[in-house]
Amino acid sequence: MLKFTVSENEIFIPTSNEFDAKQTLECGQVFRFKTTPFGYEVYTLNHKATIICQKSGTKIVCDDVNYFINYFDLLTDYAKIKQELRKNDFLKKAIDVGYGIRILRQDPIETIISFIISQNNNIPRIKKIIETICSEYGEKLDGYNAFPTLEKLKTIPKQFFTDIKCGYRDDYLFSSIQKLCGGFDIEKINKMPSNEANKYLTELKGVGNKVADCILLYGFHKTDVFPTDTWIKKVYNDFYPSNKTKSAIQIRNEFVGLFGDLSGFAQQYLFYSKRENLI
DNA sequence: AACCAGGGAAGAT
DNA sequence: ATCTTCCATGGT
Repeated sequence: MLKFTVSENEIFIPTSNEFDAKQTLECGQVFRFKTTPFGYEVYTLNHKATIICQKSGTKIVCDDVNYFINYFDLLTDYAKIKQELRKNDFLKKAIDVGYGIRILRQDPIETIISFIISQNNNIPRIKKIIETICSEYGEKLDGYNAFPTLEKLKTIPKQFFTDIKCGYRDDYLFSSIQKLCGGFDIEKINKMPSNEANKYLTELKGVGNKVADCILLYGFHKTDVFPTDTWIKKVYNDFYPSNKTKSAIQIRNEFVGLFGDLSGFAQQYLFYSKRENLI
């Protein structure tokens, strides 16, 4: 279990193989952060945290420590999860590479919007688009802008998304926001089994199987899903060389069958280590 | 079934 | 320096 200390405006995590800021922020699950000379600035909904990486440990300076204890999932026992996953031989190396990953508990609406933008897109552009949406429509706070509330998102014209270079996702965003404002019961997702929730999420335009899995894992902390993108496909083909190319959905289901409730964690270790070219 | 939609990073030449 | 590929979904 991760050890950390808390004061009024700071969480201090002594150096540990259960937490690493870089690995956690750069494993593809989150876009609203930037690097600084000392670490990172992280923005989520209407909160901001300054991450200071030191030899002795990581400082998370913020206005609401409880919010970020939850956000960084500090109360979950990752040592236990990793121990269980290590039983799979081909996960060992990936866990050695991404040992300090945590799965962030992000806001559902922010996650839905972010991952509709993320589809068929690259990270610098995704970050820029989300930033622009926040700076134009998010509440102005101390040195940054909040992610817009759903009520505020509803007022954004489709043309705005076109203008800020969302490409053909402009219509996906506009249409999904309208649906989220009426005719879509986001609360229902917590009560649904993941497969059912995945299907339900695809009723939103621009949300397919992969994006739905991302939303479930990052926005609802449903860990029995396995977002399967091009990097995961590469990992799969490395492990199981074959002349048969399997579809993303086949690979996804195979991995979920293998890792069960720990699928989401396994996906993060594999994705990160492959992206870093260390597997 | 196959292809295109808009955009820009990243790899290839 | 310029060309090509890549990316996840929905629609034709």
